[in-house]
Amino acid sequence: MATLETISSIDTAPRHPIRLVANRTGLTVDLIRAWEKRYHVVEPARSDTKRRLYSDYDIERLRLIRIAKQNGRRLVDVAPMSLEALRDVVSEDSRFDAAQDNPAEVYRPSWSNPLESTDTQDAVDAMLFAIQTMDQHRFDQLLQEGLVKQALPAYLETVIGPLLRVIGESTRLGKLRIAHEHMATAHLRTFIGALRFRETFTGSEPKIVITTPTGQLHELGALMIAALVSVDGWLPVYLGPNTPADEIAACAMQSGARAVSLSMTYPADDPRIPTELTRLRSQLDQKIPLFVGGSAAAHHQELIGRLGLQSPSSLNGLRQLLNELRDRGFRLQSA
Amino acid sequence: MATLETISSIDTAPRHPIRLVANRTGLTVDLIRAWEKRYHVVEPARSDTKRRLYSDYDIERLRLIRIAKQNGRRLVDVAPMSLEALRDVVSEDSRFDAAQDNPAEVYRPSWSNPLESTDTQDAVDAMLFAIQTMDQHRFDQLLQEGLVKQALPAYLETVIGPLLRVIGESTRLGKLRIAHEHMATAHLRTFIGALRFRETFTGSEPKIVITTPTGQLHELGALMIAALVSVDGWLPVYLGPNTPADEIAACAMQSGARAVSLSMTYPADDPRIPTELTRLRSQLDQKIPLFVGGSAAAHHQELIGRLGLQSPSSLNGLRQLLNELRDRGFRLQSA
DNA sequence: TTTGTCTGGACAAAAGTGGGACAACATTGC
DNA sequence: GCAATGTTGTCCCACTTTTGTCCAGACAAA
Repeated sequence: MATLETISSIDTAPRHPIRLVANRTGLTVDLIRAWEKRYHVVEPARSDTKRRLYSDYDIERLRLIRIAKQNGRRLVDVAPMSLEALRDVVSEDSRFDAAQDNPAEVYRPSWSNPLESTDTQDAVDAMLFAIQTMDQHRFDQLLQEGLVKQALPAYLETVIGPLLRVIGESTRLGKLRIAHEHMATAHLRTFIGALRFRETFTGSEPKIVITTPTGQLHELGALMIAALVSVDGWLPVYLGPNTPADEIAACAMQSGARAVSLSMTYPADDPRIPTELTRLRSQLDQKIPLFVGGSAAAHHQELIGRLGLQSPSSLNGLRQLLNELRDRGFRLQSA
Repeated sequence: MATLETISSIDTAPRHPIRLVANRTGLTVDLIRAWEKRYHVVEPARSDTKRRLYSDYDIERLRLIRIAKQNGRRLVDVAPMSLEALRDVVSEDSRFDAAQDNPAEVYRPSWSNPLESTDTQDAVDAMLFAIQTMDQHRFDQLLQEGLVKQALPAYLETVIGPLLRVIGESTRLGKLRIAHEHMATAHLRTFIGALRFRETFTGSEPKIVITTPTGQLHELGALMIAALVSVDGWLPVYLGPNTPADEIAACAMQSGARAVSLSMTYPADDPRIPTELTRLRSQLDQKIPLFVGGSAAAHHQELIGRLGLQSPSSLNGLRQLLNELRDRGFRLQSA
């Protein structure tokens, strides 16, 4: 599957006629020429008979400029930008549009190993392809298949995590449309959400409250944790994203939870994070450990240390800590 | 990637056109100018042709002021405030008035009959009790049980719809904590999301794109529709909430959808709604009908009429329209 | 021959600007 | 409780700038 390579390097060899460029970018032929005439948006090479010949690089530029325009940028401003600058601008815009209110945005799971065997790499590629072609059925099929091949924790770590990262990255680079990303995210929300119901619960499992703090709208990380811990004999009390500290504490108290886990990804430097974490730690019984994970956790090392929070660096690390806690709990209970 | 640094210290370099500011803040262009004219809320720099150029700092100010207004502050009061003062005010407000910060806010599914037999009333009550006691397991049990007793469309209309309404209402009145509502919403998201996979698809079903427009963050209504139409032999292409018009159109085109359905609930008067609907209608093939539902649809009657959109008043109405459309399609295909 | 592309220019639509009007609603003073 | 007043979102106008589309005539490709 070529997708992953084409993401990294873009061919600068000129070969595409203007018509094809128009088709691919969604611009009209006239418009492409007008932009060139007025702002030198792209300066394509020419054939020996003066026909314009565009490279993949040019096409990518035009595509990005079109998106930038949709985001409210003026042509005059974006026209002279380099490809890199354009990418930054576009991703910044779509992120901020979303930052205030788009739950289904670029998601970057931090706690998942970078190492990816070719096997799982293939699986991720195949899923990405299904997403690109809007083949929901195929996507679901692949997700289910993978679940058969591996145990849930390994699956989450080696396939779902990397998949989320690739989707986020591809969207940022413009390789996936927002529509594709939305579809994939919505589908994954359903899929991961259902995972924890594969386990049967006796009612005697220790409970763990799982959510994301105020301002953190991406719930897939938290949802993955809910699925993960249910495998290890915990009963997740899942609250969805964006829960205020007070509410988390109240919920932990009412449900008699033994632990609380928060997932934080974006925005990493939300000023509310320190406030919320401090508040939550102080309202929560000292015996209840508070786990913090997700890429944004790295930005708050000092705070995490000071408040005495636990911040495992991988899903596996979290599992181990929880297993210890659970067993310790059993000893205490039976003693 | 420069983004992470630039986020923390807000850039005061002026560069953004007013249109982009409107996109990012959710305010209308007119309103931004009006605020400037009257209260000097922001005083953007100007280009050499007198166009306004806003800095990140300005945008952040406007964003905060918008939130402060939502919280009930008066423009006159917040307009002269510094960024820091604004932040304080906003976080202060959101602490007290928790409903504000909460995306899973008062949800009022419009298309569902107000009539509730005592039977279904009991079911809803039982579920509400499970939510109040944070008994997720029981809640899930009740949801599943109900599904056995009734056909899916009836179940959605008589139980799930009313349940959503009651949850929203109870939260607003303070009878349910936000934590309860979050838990219930997250659970329902998983439950309803999984419903459409109860059907088996042959791949020959006509497709329908289902989502909510930009600014509309509540997806449960849309998700219900996805489940509903899959019963009637449609293949839902579900995009999650908050999808821009362009993306919806692109998706409809790529997937070859025969219809598009949007769900709108809150906020009902988002200024982006008319723009997005108009845009979508014009980008979409005229042969593809565009269905609009949800409580917010009532606020846009005139627009809906003018654009020739379909706005069934109940889930059943939608079903009928879709059935007609599907059958008509079959005749055309076989003819 | 027919279709598509090229250049250069003309034209029109869209979007931005300042100013003001107005209706809906909330607040205040009596 | 009611009228006066203040607040605020939206819309309209006349005008400028920016941007998209169209045309004509020449040439190239299929």
